Amino acid sequence: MAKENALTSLVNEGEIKPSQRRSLSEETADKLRELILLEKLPPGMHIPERDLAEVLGISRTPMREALRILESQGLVDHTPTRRSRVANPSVDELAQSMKVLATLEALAGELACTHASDSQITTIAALNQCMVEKSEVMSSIDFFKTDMNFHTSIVAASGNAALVDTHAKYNARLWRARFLSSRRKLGRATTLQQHQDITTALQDRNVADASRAMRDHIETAIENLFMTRDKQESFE
Amino acid sequence: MAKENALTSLVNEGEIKPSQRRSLSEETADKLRELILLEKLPPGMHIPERDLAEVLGISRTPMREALRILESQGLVDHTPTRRSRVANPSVDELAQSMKVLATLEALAGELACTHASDSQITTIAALNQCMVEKSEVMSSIDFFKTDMNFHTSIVAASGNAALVDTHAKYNARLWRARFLSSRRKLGRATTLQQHQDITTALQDRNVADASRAMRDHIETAIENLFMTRDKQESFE
DNA sequence: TGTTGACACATGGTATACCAAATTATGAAA
DNA sequence: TTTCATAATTTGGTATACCATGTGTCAACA
Repeated sequence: MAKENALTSLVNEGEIKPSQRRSLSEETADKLRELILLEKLPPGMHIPERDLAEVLGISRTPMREALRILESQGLVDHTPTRRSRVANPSVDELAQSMKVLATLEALAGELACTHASDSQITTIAALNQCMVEKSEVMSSIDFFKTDMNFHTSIVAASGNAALVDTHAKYNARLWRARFLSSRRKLGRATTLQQHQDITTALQDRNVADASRAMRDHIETAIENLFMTRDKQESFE
Repeated sequence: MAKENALTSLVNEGEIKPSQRRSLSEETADKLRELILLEKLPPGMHIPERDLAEVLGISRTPMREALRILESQGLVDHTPTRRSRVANPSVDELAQSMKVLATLEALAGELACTHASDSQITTIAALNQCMVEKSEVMSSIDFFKTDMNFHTSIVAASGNAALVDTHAKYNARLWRARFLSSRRKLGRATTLQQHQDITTALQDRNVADASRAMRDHIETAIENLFMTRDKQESFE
C-alpha cells in the first residue's frame, strides 16, 4: 500500500544505529522524535503502531512504549478513540507551553544564582562567548544547538532535579518551534544581547536580574512565534 | 447512527455501560498510586512486575504501562538495571519538587487573573468559603481534598493546558507529602488565611498579589515539610 | 438516490512465550 | 571461614498471538 511505501522510504534515508544500553523503546522514541521534528512525520498524521513498527523492524511492544514517551513530551497525542497521531499544536498552544517554559527557566536562573558552582558559571559564560564570537560563521542549526546547550546548562546549574526533568520535556516539545523562532534574522542580535544579560546576572549572582533576564528571553521567543505566524520573513 | 430503533434502546437502557473508555493500564496506575500513597507499597520497595501483575490478576503488559505512568509522575524510579521500585524521595528532593510546584502555581494565579471567567472565580471563592466554614468539622482527609480541589480549580482557570497537565503530574508526585504537611495542626489556620489572600487577589484580578499569594502558600508548605522532618508534632 | 444495516477489516488493548541480562545460590579452593 | 567462579533462578525487554471495538464498504431497501 502507498502508506507503507512512504514510510519505508524514510527509514532508508537515515542510518540505523545499534546501541549498547538503551532499550529499543528509547531508541525508537528518539528516531520518531527526529522524524517528527523534521516533519517526515507531519503534524496531524495518524500513526498506526503496527505498520510503523514493521517499517522500523521492531515489534509493537517497544513501539507502543516509544509512543507513550513521546506522548508524555507532548509530541504525540491521542484521538478520542485512542489512535496515535503526531501532535499539531496551534500557535496559541505553543505559546502556552512557552509561557510555562519561561517560568521554569526564570526559576532556573534564580536557583542557579545561589546553587551553581563557579565552574558551572564559567562553562555557561564560555557558551555565551562562543555564540558571540562565532555567530557570523555558525549555521542556523549549530547556533541553535549551542543556544539550547546554554539554556540547558543553566537549568542543570540550578541543582533541582525535578526542574531539570520537566524542563527537558518542555524542550523536547518545543524544539521545533524554538528552532523556527531562532532562525529569524532579527532574532540573533537580540538573542546575543539577552544571553549576555543572563550571563552577567549569573556571574553577579543577582537573583532578581537572572530571573527576569531568563523570563524576558523566552517571552521574546513567544513574540517571535506570533510574528512568524503573522508574516513570512526572510531567513538566513 | 444517531437514530436507534425502539427495541435496541429498550434493551440497552439501564443495562449497558456506554463504553469502557478506561484501559487496564490506567486503572492499574490508579490502584498502584493509591497503594503507594497509603504505603501499602512502601518507599524503596522493589516491584517485580510479574508478581504484582499476577496479584492484581492482569498480565505484564498493562502493568508495565502503569509503571511507566507512575514513573512519569515521579512515584516510581528505576534502578540502574531497570528494576522498578517505589520512589523514596528525600525531604530535599520533595522540597525541590515543591519549589517547582510553587512556581507553577504562581504562574497559574497570574494567568487566572486575566483569563478566568467570573463563574470560575465564583467557584474558587465557594471552595474557599467551604473550607472556612467547615474547617472545624471536616476530617483531615476531606479538608485536604477540598484544599487540593481549590488549587486545581485555580490552575484550570489559568486556561493553560500545558500548565494544567504539568501541575497534575506534580500534584500526583507530591500528594502524600502535601497531605502530611496539611495534617499539622498549626497549618490549618495559616492555610485558611493564605487561601483567603489568594481568593481576594483573584477576585480583584490583581496579578502581582495572586502570583505572590500562590507562591507564598506553597513556600509555607515547604517549610512545614522540613519542620515535620525535624520534630514530631501532634496531629489531629 | 439516499439511508440503513450488516459484514469485513483495521487498529489498539491484553495475554503469553521466549530471550538476554542480572541477581542469587552454590560449592570448591584457598 | 572466606572468596570467587559458576550454575540456577529471577527479572525485565521483546516478539507474537488473540481479542474487542471502532471504522469503512456496499448491498438492500424506501
